[in-house]
Amino acid sequence: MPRDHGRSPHHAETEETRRAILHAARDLFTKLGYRAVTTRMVAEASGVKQPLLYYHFADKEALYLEVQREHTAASQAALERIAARQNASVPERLRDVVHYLRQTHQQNMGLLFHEMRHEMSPQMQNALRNLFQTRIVEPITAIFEDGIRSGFLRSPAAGGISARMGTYLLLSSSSNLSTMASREDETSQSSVFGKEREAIDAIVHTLMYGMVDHTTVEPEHVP
Amino acid sequence: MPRDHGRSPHHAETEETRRAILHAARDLFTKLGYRAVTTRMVAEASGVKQPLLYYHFADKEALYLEVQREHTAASQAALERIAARQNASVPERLRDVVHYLRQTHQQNMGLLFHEMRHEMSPQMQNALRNLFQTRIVEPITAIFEDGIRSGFLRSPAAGGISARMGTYLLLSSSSNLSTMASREDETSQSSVFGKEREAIDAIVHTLMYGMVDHTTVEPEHVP
DNA sequence: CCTACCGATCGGTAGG
DNA sequence: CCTACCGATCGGTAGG
Repeated sequence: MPRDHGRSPHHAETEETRRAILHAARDLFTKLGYRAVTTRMVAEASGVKQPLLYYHFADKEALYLEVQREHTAASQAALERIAARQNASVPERLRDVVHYLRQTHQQNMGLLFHEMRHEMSPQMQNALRNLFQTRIVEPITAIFEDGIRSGFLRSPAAGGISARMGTYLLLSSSSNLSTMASREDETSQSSVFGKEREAIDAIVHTLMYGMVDHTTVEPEHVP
Repeated sequence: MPRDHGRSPHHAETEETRRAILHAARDLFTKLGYRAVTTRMVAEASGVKQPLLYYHFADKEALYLEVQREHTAASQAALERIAARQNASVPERLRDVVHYLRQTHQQNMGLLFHEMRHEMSPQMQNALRNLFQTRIVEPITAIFEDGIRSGFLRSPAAGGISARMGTYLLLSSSSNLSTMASREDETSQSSVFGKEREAIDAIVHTLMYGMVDHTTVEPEHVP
């Protein structure tokens, strides 16, 4: 029986196993990153023997790519729905974007980029870059572009930053959010969930309005 | 001859070798992270055989800790000097902070935190957390506190964010800067150096004044 | 400061 | 879908 790497699921059981592997792999990869996850960890978490992974997927990179394909496809659908809500304000949509990404175990951006550059084959790098760019970055960038077009956000020509840079600032800030939130107050009694919502609101609000107190000093418009 | 792990350098040559190992290790760790650097890579880059590392350092973690001790000590000195420049404005000092961290191969924050949580022993985690907190975070936080005290920045009580959260936003934003800057314009003719300065200015400016266009719409003070 | 080497673990394959 | 196993590489040690 030749290896078809899951392209033609003849048995429903075979496809079920493939789904189990993908599900376990997704949880592990998003929590631990690419390098730290071993094929044996994925096998154990999905209840199969390790060599079976190579019946369903060509190698570890192919498994990772398939995980990312499914993950980013779901994210794209959700992010485009949020971006299209023209009745909601720009900050409201951005807050929902961050909240969605957090809910769905968004990956550590710094770790993701590092591994793309240092642990993956060139083809893999390109494939992942494209997925991330078209399915995550672009839907979010559309929200910032809305804001610039409507005059709510400063245009780059008027000393503002580009919609894409806004997206990267939002993603960078929110990707280390759990680290920040856990340090934010050591004497917390409130739930982690509540703290996280507050932190998301604070990040979006800061990105929109900045930290400067306009009630005391007039903003110095440094270009 | 007992292993003293470099605590009592009897020969000048021995100490020189130790310095070479630390220098090579620092370059590799900051570029590739803890896990991806092998003891054999450090040995080759410093011109010694791999087992010699274990004469100067107890193990890989001890070597990493010593690298971080020296690295953060130098950073602390520089950051405190910048923070103390009361004649410079808050945004000017923050810009110099980011510029300094970039110059001295600042590490990828997302990668650093991930490895602290998942690749290090508990003792190591605590040691690194303390170094990072007291030598990097606190000097930068002092600048934000200056800004809040002087009324330039909104206080947390007035709907602003804490000085520490400002620090984490600054560090998160600047730590993925090279990734952002490289995507920012694909048709660039200008030098990478110039692009990076512009990106740093844009990050600090956004953190201070936000992306909202105050000349068109009055800022909606959402708490 | 080196040669020689260890046990563990990795991604992946053979063969059924 | 499994058992059995591979070559490579890892952090670390023995012994001089």
